[in-house]
Amino acid sequence: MHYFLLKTEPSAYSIDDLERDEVTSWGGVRNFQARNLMRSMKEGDICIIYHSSCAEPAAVGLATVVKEAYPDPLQFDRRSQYFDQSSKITEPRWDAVDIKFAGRLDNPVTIKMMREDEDLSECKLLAKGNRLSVLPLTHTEYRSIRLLSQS
DNA sequence: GCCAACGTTGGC
DNA sequence: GCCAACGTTGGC
Repeated sequence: MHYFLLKTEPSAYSIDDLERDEVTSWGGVRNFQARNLMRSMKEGDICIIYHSSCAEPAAVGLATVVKEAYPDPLQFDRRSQYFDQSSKITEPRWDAVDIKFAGRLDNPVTIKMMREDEDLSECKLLAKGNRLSVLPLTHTEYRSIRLLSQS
């Protein structure tokens, strides 16, 4: 069992959207490091959904991986903002996974709360200059975020 | 809106 | 393979 954090801009796709859709294709990730992390995801792995670039950046919900990495269809869709001209059908560059809504956190866990928590001091989300939209969490980090959401 | 940090591109 | 230029991310 592995844990991940997935960033999303709520103005583009929020936890409300995920709750409504229940299952969604998590695509549009255009960073090799993030892609490689997605390729490592296994069915049943747990993801924390995080709202970024918004009024209150925070972890807000949970999801589970229900389908492992497959070629992201958006890379071949000319009308999509995620279209990638240099990606070939025979050799796709980008992957998506399917995730399923698994609940909201009792309370949002803001980035400020996370910065104040010692157990999260090594969390990649908080690292200087971090820009990864998919990042791994240790079990301890996952548990700490869950605990913070209950306070 | 600012700006630091980072990844990618492309000329050489 | 280097590195400057550029675009993007994302907290503040």
